[in-house]
Amino acid sequence: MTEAKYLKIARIIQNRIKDGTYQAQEPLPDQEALAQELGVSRLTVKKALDGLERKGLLYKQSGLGTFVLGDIPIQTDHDTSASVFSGLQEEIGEEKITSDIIKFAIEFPSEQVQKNLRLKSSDPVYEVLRLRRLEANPFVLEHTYMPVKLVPNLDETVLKGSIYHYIHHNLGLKFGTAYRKIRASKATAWDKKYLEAKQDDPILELEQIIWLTNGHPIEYSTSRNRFDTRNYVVFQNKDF
Amino acid sequence: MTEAKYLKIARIIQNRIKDGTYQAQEPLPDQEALAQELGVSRLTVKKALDGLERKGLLYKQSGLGTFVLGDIPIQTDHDTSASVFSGLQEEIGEEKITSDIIKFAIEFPSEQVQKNLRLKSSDPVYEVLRLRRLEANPFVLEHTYMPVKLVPNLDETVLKGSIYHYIHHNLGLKFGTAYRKIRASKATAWDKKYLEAKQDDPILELEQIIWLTNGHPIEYSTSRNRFDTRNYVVFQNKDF
DNA sequence: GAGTGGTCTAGACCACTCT
DNA sequence: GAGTGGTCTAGACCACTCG
Repeated sequence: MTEAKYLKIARIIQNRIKDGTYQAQEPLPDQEALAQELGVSRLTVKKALDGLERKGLLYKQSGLGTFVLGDIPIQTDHDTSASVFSGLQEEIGEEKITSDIIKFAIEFPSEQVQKNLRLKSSDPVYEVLRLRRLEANPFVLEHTYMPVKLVPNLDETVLKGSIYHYIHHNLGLKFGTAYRKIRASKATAWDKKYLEAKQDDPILELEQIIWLTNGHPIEYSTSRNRFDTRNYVVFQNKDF
Repeated sequence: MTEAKYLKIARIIQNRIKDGTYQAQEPLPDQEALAQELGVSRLTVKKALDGLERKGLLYKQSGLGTFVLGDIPIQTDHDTSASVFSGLQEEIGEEKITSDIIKFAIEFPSEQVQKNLRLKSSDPVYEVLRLRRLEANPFVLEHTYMPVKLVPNLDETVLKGSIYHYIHHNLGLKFGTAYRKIRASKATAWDKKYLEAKQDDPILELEQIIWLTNGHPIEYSTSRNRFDTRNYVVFQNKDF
């Protein structure tokens, strides 16, 4: 499987934005010129630009041109994209993340879990509660349910590292879709115990369902962070 | 300006999903068949399906077909999409939303606001603090900065209603891009006063910059909700 | 092998913006 | 009018999944 041309083109253009070949607020060469230079059709260039536009690197104005958006002032390294699949280890770095396994069980699913993972009451699920540490400090409390039939042979070795990595590289499955709900909530007893939250520390909670590319729900989980350790970021561009 | 064909096709397909013509987990007709039936090229059908896929209505599997994702169990009417531009009135209903104007001033921007709105220190900005009520109950405290030069003649009449509506329909400007940061935080004196938050009620905060389609930043704002009145939702599908 | 979606092309025409 | 991006077509070939 060779990489699609439009992805290559997108990477080239992205690099040119990063290295300053194309400056913020300045127009790129027009699509036809890029197509000629890069030896592809104009549509392929447009497809690359469409993707970069959705990612927030540039914007287009019909009749005018394509422009580099430039730096986003409120963006920081600290920001977690709310629309990315990579696990914590991939996102922050394998070395920095460790996991305490608080609970690891196989059970029959509750009605809520049945509904969220589209399971029968007789389909077993894993229940995993992990405290994930960032450079040894408590960071996020993850409570995860996964269907056993989709994730065979889960064990403590996997849980100590990255479930995400196991699912992708060992099982060869791909995440396709996610629905995530973000809210603030009060600290529970668990939050106080594991996240070292104080009584009145707000918690930032993310509840999500993740589907594989084949449409099967593979994960229902809740992640809780102390309010002062994380935020989520959403980038929007175009509705369609 | 006539509507693009792929948008019409998308709406047709979306309606068929909604009315049950295409059932959850079931495949749609293949792209060629849809193209024939609807009298467009296959690429136009694909473009429509791509959009519906990004919106989370369906998923495609190369070699297999296009399938309806079906209901999302954790989704509720209450959910606010974190990737939508419409103002509160458009989203929830004009009748239900009222606004108390707590502060409305024209001033020179602080350094932070200069940076976020890409302004010089001599470019005046509006500062608007509004408590927006949902059926008379305090709902969200919005603190907004906008460049005067982009939004002329803002007045209390506009602020009582929808700034969003004014910008779009009266000024003819279009929002293009938004960067939003969501976090939990502790209640401030303002939150207690206006949102009727208790001392230990968490606050769900959204900080954002919005750009017009021409690349100009038009709004820097912060919205605060009491934790029990709102959540934000992010739907993810495909990275590119 | 048959059927599906994914990519890519060349060419055409349209809509928009500025001069 | 000139230059830009947006849409659309017909046709081709590829990659993937299943029998």
